[in-house]
Amino acid sequence: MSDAAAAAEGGADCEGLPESLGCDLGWLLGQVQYGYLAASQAAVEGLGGGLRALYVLGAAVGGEARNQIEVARRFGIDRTVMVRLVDELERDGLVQRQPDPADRRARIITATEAGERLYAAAEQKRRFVDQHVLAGLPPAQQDEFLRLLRTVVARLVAVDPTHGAAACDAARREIDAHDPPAAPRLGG
Amino acid sequence: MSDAAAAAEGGADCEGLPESLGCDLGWLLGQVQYGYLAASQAAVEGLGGGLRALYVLGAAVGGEARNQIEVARRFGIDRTVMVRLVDELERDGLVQRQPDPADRRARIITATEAGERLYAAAEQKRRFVDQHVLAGLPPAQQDEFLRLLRTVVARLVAVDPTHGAAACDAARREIDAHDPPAAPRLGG
DNA sequence: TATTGTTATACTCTATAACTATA
DNA sequence: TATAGTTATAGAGTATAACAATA
Repeated sequence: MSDAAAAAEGGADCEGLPESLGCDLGWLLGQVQYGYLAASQAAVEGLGGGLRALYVLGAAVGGEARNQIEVARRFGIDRTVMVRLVDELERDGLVQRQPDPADRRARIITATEAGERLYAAAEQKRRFVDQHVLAGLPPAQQDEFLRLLRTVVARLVAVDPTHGAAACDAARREIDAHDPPAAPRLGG
Repeated sequence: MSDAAAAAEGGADCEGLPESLGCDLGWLLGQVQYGYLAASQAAVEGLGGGLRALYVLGAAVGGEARNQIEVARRFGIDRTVMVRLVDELERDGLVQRQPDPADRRARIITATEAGERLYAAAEQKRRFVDQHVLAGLPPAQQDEFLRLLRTVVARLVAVDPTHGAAACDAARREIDAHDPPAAPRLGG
């Protein structure tokens, strides 16, 4: 077992955290995620589709939304959900759908002026949400945390870009490699 | 803007990550969380309720499940969901419900022998999942990452133990403090 | 034949309300 | 009156299947 695994399991410094949870990676990740999402509500107020709508709007503002399915794949959104997301953004006057002359199946999503304004404002708010989430660390350690986080994510994305079955399989291989035949089964 | 916020927004080292996303704290957190959950499927195979069932089972094994609602609150599970979770664990022969003699409304949840075996095995698998998620970092940096993560979470939990509206309000206060009246509104 | 966008539908998960029994 | 546990029900969110238009 690595030092990190031992630390995650055992008795490191978990001040202020529930004893049996404070060193559980899954619980820690869940807490940060939950805290971030809860705080983000303040940044996406009035935006029907929540954070994901903001992602789509951002792609439109950046001129990177050449068709819906590309944007959907990028953010891990189901294509049928994407339709409703864009429907709502369009109904609220934040984006427009335009047929792509080069491929008449596709719809180019462009941001309206109102969409650009809302996006700029929401992004600014979101930076304060980031500060809120990271406020427990001094600035230098915030940078270090983000650097390590990016490295972790880069490796996860490299292993399984789609976060599909490959992530599960990779973990299963690691488990099987260390945990020979004796895996107890339900009802065994 | 803090250095960290600038780094999260701007041009730091995002090797191997989508350009406009690799420095987005929300996206990064989502990716780690998603990768962790996907990998965890291998560790909770055959456990109906997934990771949360493992949490509950762990409380039972540790003798910390004196009643259902206490366990539910601890893990942020709705009490009606908790009932079905314990139902399933009991049906699979992993835990038992026993009336508490001291408070006949409460049910003490105890792990069966099979439950203890399954828990031990699943926890061991879960440590390999942790290794899988953190594999992008050398051991020393894994420790550092976990240390920083714990600090971040400790602060979030201190601000809002229940991860309810308080997290949203705290972010909204920070936003309002920096972002005077000019918040553009939908349809404005 | 494959792909984009769309709709309708089914399914899963979660939250709400109401009830029983205890305190 | 309040709380632990339970059930039934409604709701949100998501995925599945089928379709039209285009490549």
